[in-house]
Amino acid sequence: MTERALPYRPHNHDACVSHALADAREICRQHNARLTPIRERVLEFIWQSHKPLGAYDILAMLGAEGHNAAPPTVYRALDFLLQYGLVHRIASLNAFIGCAHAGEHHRGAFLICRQCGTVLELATPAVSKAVEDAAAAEAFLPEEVTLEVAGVCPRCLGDNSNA
Amino acid sequence: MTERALPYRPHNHDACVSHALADAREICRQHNARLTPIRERVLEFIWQSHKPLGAYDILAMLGAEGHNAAPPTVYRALDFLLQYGLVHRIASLNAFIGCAHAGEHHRGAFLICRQCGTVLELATPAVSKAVEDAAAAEAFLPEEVTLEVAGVCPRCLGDNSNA
DNA sequence: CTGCAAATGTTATAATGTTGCAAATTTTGC
DNA sequence: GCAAAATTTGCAACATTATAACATTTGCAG
Repeated sequence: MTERALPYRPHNHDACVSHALADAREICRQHNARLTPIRERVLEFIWQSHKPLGAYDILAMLGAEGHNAAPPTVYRALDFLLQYGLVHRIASLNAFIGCAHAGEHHRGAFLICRQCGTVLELATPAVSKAVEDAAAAEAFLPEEVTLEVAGVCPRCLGDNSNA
Repeated sequence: MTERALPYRPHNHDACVSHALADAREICRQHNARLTPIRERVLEFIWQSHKPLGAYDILAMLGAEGHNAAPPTVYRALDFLLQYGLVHRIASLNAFIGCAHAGEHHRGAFLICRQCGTVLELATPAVSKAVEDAAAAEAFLPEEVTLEVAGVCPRCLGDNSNA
């Protein structure tokens, strides 16, 4: 799984997408899971930007290219991608974003810019540790952590010409 | 704002509710905000257990006592209660829970039991600090933090007779 | 090629949340 | 007090997000 550029900085985004797709193919191969055309296309849509995409946005994008899909098609593809850790669901936005650390067995934390919509996924051992300690202090067994920080990204803080 | 018992342990829950209501009245008084009958009733419903309540659950409860309300009534009451920090929204459940630290200016973190549904709100300086540090490391300005941990609570871990 | 399992298509519907405007109520300025 | 203004509530319609149920197609193993 290759290292990628920060979404805030200008970067060759096509490379992001192709890395993500290559990683996804590899992960699915390892698990004997089928990255079918629909699933791959949905993943590609999600990776087209660093902004999360709603299920119905994806539905519309499929529709725009002639594939007249219904909601279950999209949700099933998303379920598959979630299952193999290829995308994350952002609960506070009801939207989905490509996983920047696919296959790495991590707890994602997300920095969500309210101005430009860009989401940065962090791998945060320190935060995870703090969360686990807090849970342990209550004798609580944590299974899934939802950690989403809404705020303003450095790019929008700096210049005011937000995308 | 008075200290309260842990939801996991048996406790006089009526006391929880009356404390919460008393605190709410005081907070509203301080802010010149009107805790109208509907708002107070909604808060009371939410505090009837330590399990989060959906907006439409509240709607049904209002209906059950003869108040034939429509969704906006409930959502407006919830918006009000959220605004003054009297309830929290659990994004991963689309549900609402009474704030255990009303008026304390905190970032809530929630331990959500998948078996019994009970939610414990933590005041977690260590976790908040870790989150803020992680955001700062990316030059990100955090404004709102959603931190929800799904898992199994100590009571459900211990005995298997979950409520 | 046949039969099974997985994936997709299709229709309908459930669950959650919002908009916009009218009516009622409360507050405020006089 | 009383009228104007602001806030709150009622109400109807609608928008968005997600799932259920069942039919059909596709991929694959034997």
